[in-house]
Amino acid sequence: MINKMDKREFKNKVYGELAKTTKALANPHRMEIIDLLAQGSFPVETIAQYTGMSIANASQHLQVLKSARLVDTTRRGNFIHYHLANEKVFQTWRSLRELGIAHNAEVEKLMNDYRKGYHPLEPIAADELLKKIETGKVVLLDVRPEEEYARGHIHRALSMPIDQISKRIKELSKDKEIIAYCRGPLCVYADEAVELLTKTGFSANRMVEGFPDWQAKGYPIE
Amino acid sequence: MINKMDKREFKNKVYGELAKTTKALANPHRMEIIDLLAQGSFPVETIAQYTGMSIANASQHLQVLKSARLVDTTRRGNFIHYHLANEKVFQTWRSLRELGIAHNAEVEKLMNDYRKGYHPLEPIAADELLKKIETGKVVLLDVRPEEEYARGHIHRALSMPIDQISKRIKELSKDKEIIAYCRGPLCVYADEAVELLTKTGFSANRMVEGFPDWQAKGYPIE
DNA sequence: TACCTATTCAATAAAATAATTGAATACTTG
DNA sequence: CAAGTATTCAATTATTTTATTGAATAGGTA
Repeated sequence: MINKMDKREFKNKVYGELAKTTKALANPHRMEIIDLLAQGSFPVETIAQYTGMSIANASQHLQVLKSARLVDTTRRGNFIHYHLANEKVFQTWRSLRELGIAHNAEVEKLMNDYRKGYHPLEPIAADELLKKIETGKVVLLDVRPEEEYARGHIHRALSMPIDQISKRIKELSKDKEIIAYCRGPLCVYADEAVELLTKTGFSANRMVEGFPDWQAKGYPIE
Repeated sequence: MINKMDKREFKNKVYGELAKTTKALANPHRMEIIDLLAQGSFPVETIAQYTGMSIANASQHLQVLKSARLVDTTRRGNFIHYHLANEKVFQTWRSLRELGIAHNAEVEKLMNDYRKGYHPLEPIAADELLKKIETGKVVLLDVRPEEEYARGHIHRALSMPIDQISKRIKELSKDKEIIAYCRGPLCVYADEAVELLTKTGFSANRMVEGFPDWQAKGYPIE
């Protein structure tokens, strides 16, 4: 029962602080960074390249995320690697992503239109895929960069990074349906893979979600 | 396989749209509004009063939320009532709230300091309370405005709005421990109630969460 | 220790967001 | 249909956020 803070002042401060954390998330570049960091840790240069930003700009956005404690750093040799501060950050990003997709008709339209530029199929959801795997008639293809596959991947998935598929396509059999997956629903590597595969006569489709989502659902990984 | 959109352009647009939705949330006033609307629907004037804003200002913020499709309106007689667009909005708000509390030391400190101005007890969590209820030695007190109690409340809770407690305190028995709850972890009615009750010799504490959180957990309601 | 390179900082200009006020609008109700 | 009232709009100013550039820093490596 010490000195009572004014009620309005208390609320202004609390909601103000909560808004600060949310503001750190509320930027297109920073959202793309969070989405990338859901795969693991990366140095500034990689992040800048992948998101199409200048290094200084990427660094600045990373500082914003860091001071909001959403990401953290680890030094490895000459490089500083950024990674999500913890699981809760990823959960919240998922929540915002789902909310955005559900509430913003424009997002859904963009996703559909873009995908249809590559293949006409409706992507398959993680839980459907899980059932399908049990039938044994599916091959899972992880088309992310090799290094990300190495950090963790779906149980029994084959690694075939998007920029190697055309060369290595003969390794695949046409007897089974191929399901490609990548980083997440906003990642387009899997769509590019599906286009390449169907063009070559394979029966292929993509999974909506990515590896981090699969993992978050508690489905089998390696 | 129609006209392919440029990959970078696609990403800029998608993350841009997602950020728009998030930006609609990323404001102290709007967060407080969302938190209030988690209780049900309210007209602009009530929202303005509760959040300490001018009506015009509140209306403006409500428009922002509405065009992001986070809230929706229903007309009742002369009044336009605002309510959350759906469950997902509340889920996302919870996610952001938890993230903020966990990552922003300032928020936790504010909450602790404020609470200690009223009573020294650590509030009890919903799941602990659920267990305690089974022992039968607890009385639950809903200290929100009567109308909100009427819309829905915890199973067997008594309604005693904060501004009536001092008059009606004799209705309560000192044989049982009293647990007060209100709108949520950032709502302070329950703290005020606990202060009043302990001063009068009752054994009382607050629940951390509020009714909407209790409901979201699937615990028994009426 | 000195160099090298990844990363951050600082300063500026441009763009977006917020609060405030008073006027305008759009319903309902009588 | 008229009147009254809840709500929204519009315009202005203040504040915050963002991109860009080049310089500074800091840590590892030789």
